[in-house]
Amino acid sequence: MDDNPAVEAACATGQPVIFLFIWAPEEEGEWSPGGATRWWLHHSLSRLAETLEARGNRLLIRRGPSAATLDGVIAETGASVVFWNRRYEPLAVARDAGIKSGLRQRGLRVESFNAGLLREPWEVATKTGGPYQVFTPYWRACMGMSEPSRPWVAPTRFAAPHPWPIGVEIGSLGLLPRIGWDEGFRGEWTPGSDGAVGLLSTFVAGPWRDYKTNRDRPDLLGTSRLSPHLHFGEIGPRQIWWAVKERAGQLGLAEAEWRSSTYLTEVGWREFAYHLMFHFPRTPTEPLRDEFSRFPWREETELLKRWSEGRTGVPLVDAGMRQLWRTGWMHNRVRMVVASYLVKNLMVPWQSGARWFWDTLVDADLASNTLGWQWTAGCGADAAPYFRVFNPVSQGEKFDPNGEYVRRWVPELGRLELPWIHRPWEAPSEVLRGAGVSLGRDYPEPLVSLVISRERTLEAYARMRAGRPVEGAEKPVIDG
DNA sequence: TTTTGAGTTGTTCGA
DNA sequence: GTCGAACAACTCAAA
Repeated sequence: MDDNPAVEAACATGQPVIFLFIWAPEEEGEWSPGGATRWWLHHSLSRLAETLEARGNRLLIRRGPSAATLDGVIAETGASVVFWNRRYEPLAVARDAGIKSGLRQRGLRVESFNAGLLREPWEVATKTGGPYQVFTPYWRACMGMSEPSRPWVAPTRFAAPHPWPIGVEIGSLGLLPRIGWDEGFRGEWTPGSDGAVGLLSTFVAGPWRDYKTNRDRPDLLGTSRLSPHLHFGEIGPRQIWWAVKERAGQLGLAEAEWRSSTYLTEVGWREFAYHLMFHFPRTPTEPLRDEFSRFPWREETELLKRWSEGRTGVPLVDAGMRQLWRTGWMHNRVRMVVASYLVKNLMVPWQSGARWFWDTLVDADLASNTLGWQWTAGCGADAAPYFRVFNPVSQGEKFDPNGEYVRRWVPELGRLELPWIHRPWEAPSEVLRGAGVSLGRDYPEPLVSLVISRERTLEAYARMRAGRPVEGAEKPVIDG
């Protein structure tokens, strides 16, 4: 609710304000919201409606094509001013530009605003005027610009229209899943601005100081978990910036110290993701580096299925995939591990993983999801070097040192001790028996050998870079 | 135009 | 067990 420039501008007109939400998922093309984000949206809209009612107004919900639906509301109410906060997905940019110019031609006052980013994607440019493709100079350039403005605080009353336009009920949008898949979401999340503000203040009061080390620990609560709130605009990066700044002031930290803190740098990566999506709009589906279109990906639905269901036989990977399915979220460190495993051990196209994430993450965000997957596959801007293949066993031993994360999400391994918790296939048979685990019955044998599949991928990358033709028949998938 | 320095997140191998 | 080097050039950004 706070730090919302469109609402701020609307209030400044002194006129009654109509808060309009238009549901038009077909306009998002192949990126219409997935199941988990629909769940979030339902609850986010409900909270927003409650908040507006408490402040003397309402949330008007309509469905149908955006332009025509908006025209309808304008005709019914006689509105002469239209404000919104910008979106940056390629289709949304094109649509909103069309709506803006159409309304302006008809004499309406139309403005769009930046609510979601510290910097607009087109504001940041290299000396030659082009977009950045490397994070560090990009972020340095951002930090050299003026400080983000202080967040606006919304009033406790909004002037209401008379009469009220008629809308549809939130429930009629059909956003909630038909099967009870979202049970695990409820205890985990509080969609809405209040939940976001609460998370932010808890985070800066405590975990923020140890973020640099604890952020990599999926067994701890070391991150802010604000990503879904940010995606839905329930809170914005300017609020984060100022919350960090205020906390740093309390602690007496030097300006340079908090500005370069790892947490704000992560906010910077989110900014960079939007910068890239805006300037390279094909990248949600296509590799930025086009030599990667020659890579011998395996379009194997069985491998993808086993990965999606968390049945690869690699504990850290399976734990992550099950956390995702149950809670709509996965720890960032584990996202990198499962993505690396899918792309570099199973050789399944990164786009397939991106689509599964799109459907199951409550924070599914086209810019961040695209950057993350292209980074892992090595085909994006400033991507991981091709030879960097995560080893899910060493990652587990390093970042889930007690195996608690794995045991929480893979309960059939609950009685397995270190070090076998991260590599059950190497455990002596009496250890497995003692833990009540029979590989292949209670928990899968590994889908592939980590060593062999790694070598196979490195060879494929080497061939691709050399521009050599890709062999048609590959070795069998199930090996080792 | 050319040159130069630098570049999120790792793993493996051998001393 | 620990440490440094190799992995592979390549592209970007700026001087």
